[in-house]
Amino acid sequence: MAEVRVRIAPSPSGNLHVGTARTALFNYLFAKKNNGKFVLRIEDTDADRTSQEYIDNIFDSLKALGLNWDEGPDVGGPYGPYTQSQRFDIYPKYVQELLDKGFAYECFCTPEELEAEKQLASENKKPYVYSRKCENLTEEEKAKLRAEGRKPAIRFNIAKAQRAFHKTSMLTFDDLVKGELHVDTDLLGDFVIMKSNGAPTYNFAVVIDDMLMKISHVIRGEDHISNTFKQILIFEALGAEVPKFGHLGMILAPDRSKLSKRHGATAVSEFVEKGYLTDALINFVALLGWSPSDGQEIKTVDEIAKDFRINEISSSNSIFEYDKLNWMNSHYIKMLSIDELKERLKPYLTKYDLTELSVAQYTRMVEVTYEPLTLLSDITDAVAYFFGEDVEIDEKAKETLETETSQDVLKTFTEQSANWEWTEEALHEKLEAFRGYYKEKGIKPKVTMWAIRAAVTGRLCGADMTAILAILGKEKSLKRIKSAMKQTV
RNA sequence: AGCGGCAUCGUCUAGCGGUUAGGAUAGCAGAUUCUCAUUCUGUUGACACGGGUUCAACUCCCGUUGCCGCCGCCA
Repeated sequence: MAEVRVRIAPSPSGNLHVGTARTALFNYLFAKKNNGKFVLRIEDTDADRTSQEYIDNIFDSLKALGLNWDEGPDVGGPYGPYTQSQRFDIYPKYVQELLDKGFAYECFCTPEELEAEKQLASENKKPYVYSRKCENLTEEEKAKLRAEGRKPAIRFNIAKAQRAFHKTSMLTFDDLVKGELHVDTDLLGDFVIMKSNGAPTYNFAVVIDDMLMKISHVIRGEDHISNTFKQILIFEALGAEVPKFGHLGMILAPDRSKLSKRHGATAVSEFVEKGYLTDALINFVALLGWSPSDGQEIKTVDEIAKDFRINEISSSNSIFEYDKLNWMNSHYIKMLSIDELKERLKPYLTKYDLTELSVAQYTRMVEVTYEPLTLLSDITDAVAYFFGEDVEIDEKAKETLETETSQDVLKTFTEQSANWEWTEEALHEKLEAFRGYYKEKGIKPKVTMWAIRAAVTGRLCGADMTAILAILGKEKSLKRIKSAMKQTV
């Protein structure tokens, strides 16, 4: 069997989309599973919409997700270049071949004429198919049109190609994930393969590139199914081997529409900025359409690759819901070591002066705050009270501090704690006794601690109170408590 | 409009003619904890509809409905 070669071919007209990331993942998995090669090709034939910034984003995102490519624009490979705009000189040869074989023809129709055809079709509620009025132009007519200054586009002659290789107008292929797919090619219009400006169109460039790069399996979104029929015909017209195709269901937003900006993040880099771990993101996205045979959903890409069978991918669309992604992200955060956490949390702590804490204090702070995080960025708010001299007191904490009980607790606390040893271990015991003292007076431990918590952190919920006091130190803790007492008197 | 695809708990899915229709997540309830959360335990919840085929259909076939996609000198 020939070598398995798959590719991901993003168009750099935006940052790497999660949908593209999933397509890339399935290609990568398929390559891994079959000891094949994973190729990255940048499809930038439309110069107006592409930018270097997007290309960099695509590279960075793919790398961050761990989807490393064997051949691509940066690493090269035997079938380069891997950037379509650098391949413009190789397409005309194949256009000419099609022209010579009679599978393509020049079309001199103006945009206005084409627009009129479309208009007419929609008025008659008929599907638009190109009229093919340029198919049989004589040399004389062409010369006349050329003399008028008209530059022809090249169209592919579908009927001719179909007739040359198939008995009827029905074209069929066996999709790797969806099974047999067919279409009546008579319903397809002769599409442009080379624009009048000499640039190849997507449908043509893809075929030439896939052919030259010896791509064996094309795995992509199901929005390409109708293109597939056109592309198969070009492969056949060129006498090239037709690759196998596999079409994945789409990823939809919760409202079942296409996942777009208004639903929140769409680019991998946006998810990362929000505090999602790429390991969690890729794991989550793998579960959209694929499911593990052992029921164990938390898996690395390499583990998934071992268990991956393309024909077992679900052929339906799936909805991108944050619930499970969030759960998975918090799960991945918990799997991180404290040392890793300390580093990865730093970007979200820039608004604080980290030098206020010693290394030991910082470590302990991370230890007592990371567990409930859903996003790495949640740390920003979660540790607010560890920094600065004073704290902002929120509404509920304020209410709590205003009670007589709270004021009494704080008063007693300042008196008793004056000679306490201020280590976490010691504080743990002292506080337990302190709670016990109030419990005998009929005050719930919860309420006792709320007073202290409200005074020291300005909130009613947060990390382990003993640890907070220890990290903050005696001086700062008591200062905050005293100020809470003054404010409310 | 036409053509193509898809259809199991809210969501992601397992199931491949005979199952108490399983898991995950979310939800709910309880336990643990100084609080919120975490963690643990329990629990609600689904085969879109109508015809066939068959001793037997979630599973196979047809139709209906719904949803998605495609019909560019965009990719």
